[in-house]
Amino acid sequence: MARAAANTNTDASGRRLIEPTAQALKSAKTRARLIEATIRCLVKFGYSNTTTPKVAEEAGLSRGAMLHHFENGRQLMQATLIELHNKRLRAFRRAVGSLEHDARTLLMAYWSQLLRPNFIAFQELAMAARTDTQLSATLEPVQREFRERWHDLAVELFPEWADDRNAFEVALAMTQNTLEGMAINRMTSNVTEEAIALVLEHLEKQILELRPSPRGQAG
Amino acid sequence: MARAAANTNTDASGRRLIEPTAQALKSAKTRARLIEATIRCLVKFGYSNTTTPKVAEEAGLSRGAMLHHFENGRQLMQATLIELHNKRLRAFRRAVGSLEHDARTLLMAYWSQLLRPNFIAFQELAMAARTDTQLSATLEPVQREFRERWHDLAVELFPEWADDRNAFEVALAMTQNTLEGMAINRMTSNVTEEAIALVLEHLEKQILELRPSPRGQAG
DNA sequence: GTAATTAAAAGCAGTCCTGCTTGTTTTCAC
DNA sequence: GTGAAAACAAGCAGGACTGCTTTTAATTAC
Repeated sequence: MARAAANTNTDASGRRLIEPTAQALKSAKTRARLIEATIRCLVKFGYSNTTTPKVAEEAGLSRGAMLHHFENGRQLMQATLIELHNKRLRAFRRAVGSLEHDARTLLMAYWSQLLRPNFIAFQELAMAARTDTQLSATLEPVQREFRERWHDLAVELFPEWADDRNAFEVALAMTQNTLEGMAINRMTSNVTEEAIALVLEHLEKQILELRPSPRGQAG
Repeated sequence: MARAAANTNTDASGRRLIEPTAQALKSAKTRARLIEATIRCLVKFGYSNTTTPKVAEEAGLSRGAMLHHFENGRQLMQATLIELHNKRLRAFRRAVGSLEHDARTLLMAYWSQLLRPNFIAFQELAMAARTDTQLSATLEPVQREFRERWHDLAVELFPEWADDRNAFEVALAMTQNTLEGMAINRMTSNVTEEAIALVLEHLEKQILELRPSPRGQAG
């Protein structure tokens, strides 16, 4: 399945040692198209109504082509989960790397990620994983890695916080749980933008208060 | 469907004016059994794997009996959603009515509700409602009413807060979003009990700080 | 150029779910 | 007690999804 997209033959002639092979490129592209189609289906129809024929149609491919790339629906979902995870990590790095390193910016960077369709798709899969051993086995390391990266990122941005470990952990946990809870509530019920703004504002204030000594970059 | 469980005949003899009719009682009992079975299925299998045959089996009834009480699977889910809502309201009243009226108690009362299986079932339905117009139409007034009751309850317990409307709204929104977010994270990923305790503790502190003048019952 | 490998399409069988319809038992009204 | 209605049981047809197998087309290697 995780086939290396390269041609490792003919090391004697040395002409095409690691050749991406037009076919391998095409294959990877089709794979990506299927995963993107799965994400769109998860957002549009929800997990329970996302079926392999729908995904194939959304991708503009035959069901046979799909089964060529993913042996079954489960593998497609697992690959989609991994891809969503990677997207999330990339988006984070991108958002944080190019901005001011204050609490407000980090908070808004996190929040803006939760407004994207990708988060909806991720949440659909996360909920499904609760009662699906296979999906759960894929989700678990993903969640763990994200938590670690999120932790590392915060340490990187606010190194002076490493001292007060307790306050640091509280700030991280509060932020993650509150923002994600609000994002989920927002997509399952009607939450006013006003209420969201109030919570974001208050959350920022709390983070600032939890910081040991805001020297220099207090929002 | 919502048949009145009473016999309003024979007002002359006056013997059985409002008789619950053994059949009506039996019917209501079977209905309740089906709804309870649905909740258990939602917890065990998740929404996408909860099917009408499974519910019927879980309830120990034939599929025909089930279709006699609920014309189709959708009606069963809608009725289950309403019932979960009522359970939640009842549990709240019960928990709050008999306890101390301080921030910690209210917080823990809310949190303990989120640990129950009923919340899992509710969340499964709420997620499904995102892409299901029918379920969404049922969920919307339910969410609205809960928000109102939760608001009223808080006003009742902390009347002095009615003055500082802004702080009040922030405290309510923070509490609801953080607790529910943590509950969902807890069921879809591995959240340590330690992290939960930290957040609960901090949340309580914040609520106390948001109160205008904590006269008497500061935790 | 030819054989082999891979991508993609399409058809097929099996399974399960849904909603309906028919049949049986119990309960209620007179 | 008798007829009507409700509760319950069970079978049936249609549809959809899943996974597999067979075919066709394209690409690569020799």
